[in-house]
Amino acid sequence: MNIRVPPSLTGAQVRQSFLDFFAERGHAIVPSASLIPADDPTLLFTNSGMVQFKDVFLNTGTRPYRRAADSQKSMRVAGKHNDLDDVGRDDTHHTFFEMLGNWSFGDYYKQDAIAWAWQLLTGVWGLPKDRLWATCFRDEQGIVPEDDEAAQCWLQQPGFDPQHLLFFGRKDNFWEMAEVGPCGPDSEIHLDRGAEFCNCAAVPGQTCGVNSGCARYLELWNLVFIQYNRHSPTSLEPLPAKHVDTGMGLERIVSVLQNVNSNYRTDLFTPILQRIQALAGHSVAQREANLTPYRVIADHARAAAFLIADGVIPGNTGRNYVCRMIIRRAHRFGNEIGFHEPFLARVAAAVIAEYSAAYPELERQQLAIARTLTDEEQRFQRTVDQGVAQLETLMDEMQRSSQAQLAGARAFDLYATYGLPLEITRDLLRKRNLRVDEAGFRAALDEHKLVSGAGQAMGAKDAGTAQRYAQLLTELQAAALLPESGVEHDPHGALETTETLAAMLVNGKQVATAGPGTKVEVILARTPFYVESGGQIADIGTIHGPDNAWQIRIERAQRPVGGLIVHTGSVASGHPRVQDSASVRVNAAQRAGIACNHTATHLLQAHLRSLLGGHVRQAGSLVAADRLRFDFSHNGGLSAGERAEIATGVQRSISEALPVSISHEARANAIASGAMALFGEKYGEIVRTVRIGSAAEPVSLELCGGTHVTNTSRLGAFVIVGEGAVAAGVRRIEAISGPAAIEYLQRQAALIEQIASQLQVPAAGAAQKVGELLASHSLLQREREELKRSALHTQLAAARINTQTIAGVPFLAARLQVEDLHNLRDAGEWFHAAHPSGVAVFGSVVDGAPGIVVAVTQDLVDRGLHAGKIINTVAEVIGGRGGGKPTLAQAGGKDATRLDAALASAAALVANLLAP
RNA sequence: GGGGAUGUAGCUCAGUUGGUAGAGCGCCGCCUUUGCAAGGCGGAAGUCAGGGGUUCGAGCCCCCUCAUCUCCA
Repeated sequence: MNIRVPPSLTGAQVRQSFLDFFAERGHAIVPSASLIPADDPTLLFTNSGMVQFKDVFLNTGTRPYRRAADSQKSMRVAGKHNDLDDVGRDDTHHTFFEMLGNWSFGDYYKQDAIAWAWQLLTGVWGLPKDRLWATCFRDEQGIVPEDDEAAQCWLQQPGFDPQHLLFFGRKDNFWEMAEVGPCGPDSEIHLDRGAEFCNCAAVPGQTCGVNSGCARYLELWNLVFIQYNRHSPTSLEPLPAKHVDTGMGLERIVSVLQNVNSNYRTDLFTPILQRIQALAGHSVAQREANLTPYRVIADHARAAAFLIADGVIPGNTGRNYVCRMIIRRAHRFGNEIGFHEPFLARVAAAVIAEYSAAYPELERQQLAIARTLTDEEQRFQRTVDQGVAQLETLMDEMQRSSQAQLAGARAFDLYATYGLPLEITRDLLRKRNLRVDEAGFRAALDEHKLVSGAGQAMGAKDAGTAQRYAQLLTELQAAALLPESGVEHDPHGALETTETLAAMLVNGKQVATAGPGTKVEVILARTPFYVESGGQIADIGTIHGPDNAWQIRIERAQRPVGGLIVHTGSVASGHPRVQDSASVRVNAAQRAGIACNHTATHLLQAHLRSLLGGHVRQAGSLVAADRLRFDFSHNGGLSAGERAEIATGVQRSISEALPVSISHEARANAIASGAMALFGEKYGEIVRTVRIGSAAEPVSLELCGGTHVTNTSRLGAFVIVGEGAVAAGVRRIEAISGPAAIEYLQRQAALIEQIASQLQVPAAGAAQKVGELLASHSLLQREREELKRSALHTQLAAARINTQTIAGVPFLAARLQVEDLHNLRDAGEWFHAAHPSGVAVFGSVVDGAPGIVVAVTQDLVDRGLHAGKIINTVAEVIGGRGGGKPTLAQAGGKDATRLDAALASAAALVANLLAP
């Protein structure tokens, strides 16, 4: 059957027509948020359209619009319905996908949402009305009211078949954000694609229908109606402002509209598949014969390109790890169809070409994408090579001992420790007619998961704390202690203001007053304190009462939830009281240092990019008053020359006294004019830009909410104090600027002066002088060693007069003067040089402790002597123990006064041992 | 956050139940050769990642830290 649709609607057109449709209905068209969730440390990736609006639903944030539509970049890699391992094996699973959505924030509700969905699907896109089904919520537990409202809306749609209205329970048709919080019923739209799409003919007794799991019935669109706030499993409270949150997977709707049976046969994917085919030099038949590798590579190359564009670098933790796994999996499947060199960058080029119109960040980051992919593929190749070498030795052993099966635990060890994927292990074994115990491998993997998972999952933040602050915010707003929009925040205005102490917390509990020494959290209706953000640390400062009656020293300012700012500090004197008038003062010196370092950070990034290339991107940053730390993506260390060039570049920008100007403009304009945006940072519609240099050709242009100096000349100096690696592909530069840098330079100069004066040379000659001293030092040391050795030789020569002959064997026991017991061993060797057959027992006292060495030549060892045994008997005399090889043994003891006695005892012992 | 592996000369790596730190490549010098490639002889080069402990004695055993690789979440 063919679903009749307007011909040749491309994927891009579907996306655009969705946005146009809702724009015509008064929706703000919002750009996709980053794949890195801005304010949600519990979430690895943005996995649906609602992530960027979560704060609106939680009532901790607002937007200048009440209805919006977007196409949201989303990633799902691990979860109930999606496993990385499934992606590419069928036609529907993806890692990266696009989610179309329209939103109402307390504006329109079910009536409009359902009517528009119906109009778009049937009117604009021409889907047949008799093939569409709708589901609504009916609580199987009979507790939450049935969603009659939505059901009635459906029945009113022109041409909607009342028989196609179905009810489902909590699993399918009730949406909850978490255990508590906003929730509500949802309504899904399903499409019956026709009997030929059925994939459960083989399942006995199967009745195909909506939610039956049959591919014939496709869920197209989910309309969520947020109308309750859940306080507990049993308590549900209606929300005053009801919201609409809808989601429709772009790949799926395009596959329907282009009437193909696979997402990979839509034009969202065909250009990528064709690129792979061209690179592989395959025919169409070869491509069709290798569908799984093609789908894996296409999906993963697309996902990786988007991830990298959003600033995710392959690594070994968190989202970085996911990025790596995706790249490596794609590369591995590439090997299967004949790619042996890095090739993903060229596949990604097709992704960039196809998607840049909708997602311009891809084009902006194309250098970074290509370079990151290729680097990671090369790294993977090295890892595999090392793992294969390990496997080769294992296989040799197996063949020597005629083993046909590699233990699962060994295969897992190769995987977990050396990163060699099971598939490669399996293939190499097969080439030698061997196999691997895959069940054993999986058992070991499960075991490993258990052991690893025992630790606390990364990034799991205490949700309870956020909840408590949200509660506090609501209370303070209700009591009119804080404005409706939350704490007013102006870190760019005056550093001193007068406020009223709105609330105070001690140990998380509200208090009316607090005494000296108490650690408190202070809340004001307005604050000039900069809140820790974008790497810039929070301000410090003071808050004090009228006539200095009390004083609180503030160490930090944080935003635990949107709308609330908490100043953390301790009471320095007096008894501050809630409702007291308060003078708020930000520490100006600290702020000035921060401003220097923040402007310096922007300059540093600009010069890094211009010297090293566009792939350099911020991967982390710390701006403090006394230093700055800048992490960025770059492979390989910086040469001394590069380091110097960057430092002089920044210094030049300082000398040029460039103006630093702040302006506010529409986000789209700012990005279009090339402003650097920080990844994972959330920006409003109007963004603040920091421009260094002229308006036409700025040295640096970044979106940034931080504090800066007004002119680069204020920095005075800039010094790189450290450079190193923080992770594979990420470098870190530590630097200082402003007064701290000048002070640093002066200290360095003073230090050099001091060194030069100690060396009694001019500063310029210090380095050469040190070189000379080092050379002469090592010469002296060598000479000293020589002297020691010759002194020892002399001692030994003198001692050798006392050499006895015991049972025909030369024997010498002597006390020598050495600085290190090791020298006694040298003496032993010299003795042997003079007596190719003989026994030497040398003793000495070093640092008050006696030590003995016994040396026996090999021929005497053959006759039954053993230096280790001799020495243990001898060492008893000095209260010690020892041991060693048959030819050489060493012992230490405690009683230095008995050393001579010990040496004297050796002769009798050896005589005894040599006696027949 | 947790599990595993690795860290020894400039590079790649050996190093036995704990007993005087090694090889290959590279480097320097000399020899051989018309020259090159190569060969011969000799030489320099080490905080055995760092710190602590056990021991008469630690590259090796134990604890901690750091770095790199890797897997799981």
